[in-house]
Amino acid sequence: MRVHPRKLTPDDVARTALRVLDELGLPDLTMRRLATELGVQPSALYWHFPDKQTLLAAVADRILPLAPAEGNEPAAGEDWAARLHAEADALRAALLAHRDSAEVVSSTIALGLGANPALARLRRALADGPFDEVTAGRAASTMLHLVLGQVSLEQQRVQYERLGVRAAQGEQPAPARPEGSDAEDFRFGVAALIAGLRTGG
Amino acid sequence: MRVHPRKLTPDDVARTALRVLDELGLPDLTMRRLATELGVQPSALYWHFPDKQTLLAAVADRILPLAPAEGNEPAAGEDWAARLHAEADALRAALLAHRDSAEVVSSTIALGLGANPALARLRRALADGPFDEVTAGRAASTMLHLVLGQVSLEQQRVQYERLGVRAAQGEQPAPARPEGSDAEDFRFGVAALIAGLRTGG
DNA sequence: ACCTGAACACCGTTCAAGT
DNA sequence: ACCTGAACACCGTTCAAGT
Repeated sequence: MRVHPRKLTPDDVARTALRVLDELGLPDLTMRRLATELGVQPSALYWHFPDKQTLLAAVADRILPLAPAEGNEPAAGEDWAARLHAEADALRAALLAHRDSAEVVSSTIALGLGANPALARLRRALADGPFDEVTAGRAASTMLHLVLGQVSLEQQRVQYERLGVRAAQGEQPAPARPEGSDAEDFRFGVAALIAGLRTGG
Repeated sequence: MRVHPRKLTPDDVARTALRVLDELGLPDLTMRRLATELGVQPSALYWHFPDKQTLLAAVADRILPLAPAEGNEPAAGEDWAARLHAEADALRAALLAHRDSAEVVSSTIALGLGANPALARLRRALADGPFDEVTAGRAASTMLHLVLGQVSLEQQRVQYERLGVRAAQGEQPAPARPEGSDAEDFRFGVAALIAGLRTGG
């Protein structure tokens, strides 16, 4: 709810959408809610974006910027495997910074919208390796699926715990996963794929 | 639209839902549409299922049965790597048999619903390998993400082409992917992951 | 037990009209 | 150019009431 709504830019809309996403989650990120938050009528949003999916693609591009996250840049001079691992870690970190981000990014990719900077960065890391273009593309795509799937599960668990124990009847309260398991699961998958790429390269 | 709607079972509902999914796609699989198809009021569905997500979980369990698909059973006596590859192929085949299936299964998994028989089958294949339980679980989960991500992309392309070229302005008409590329992409990712698991085991 | 009828509380999107 | 006002065509879900 802006107090003095001077003028709206697409950037304002996307930025506020990302804030609403963090505060309320994807199911409550509706065009009407977003409009209210911007102090504007829902129909006003359609002057800046053709539809909701395109708006979500802009949000996805904010979640995964083209440049690596601060402190997560892969050091130059490292080999492709180390760089690829660093990029995967950076991707996970960028996703974990926002609620329901994996779902937003996945659906954007599934619809073929957005710049898909994640794929571009993974491919850049692979460019140093002994792969032809087709293979590098396949490897990047495989890694992206792995990252999105893993983070998606991770974020689902958070949301699950947010709903409370809700142990109705004989339902077990929680899988009781030890601290850091998600990070270890992630590391395992990434390492396995990279090891496989190494043998195939 | 049933003509003689004797009595409705949850099975009838799920089966019809799967048919509607194939014919109209996930966006048009609404409770109202499904009710119409069954010759019943929308509210009637809520006697058989508590909500739409649970119904979709039942649909997901129909798409991925607990037993391997006919002709895709991994031969006994093969090593774990061959079995795992066979299970991955069977999973892909089962998914490709129904429209928007990857999205249905993914969302069901993301919500922690359904029996998730896919994961169980992948774990069974890994049971023959040199992995402890935790590692086998991680490997299965990684493979599942890979399969779902790849098939999701594949199904998106089909739907894309279904919408026609729609080359408005300077949009490229189609990525012009050669026949069988999707299968090769899939094979590459699966083989790479298995190779990595082999080195790590 | 199984389903109808009718409502509740929403959605995304369009479009003439205002400024 | 940018936004309002009002509508259109839907959703999922609930719940009293019927049989």
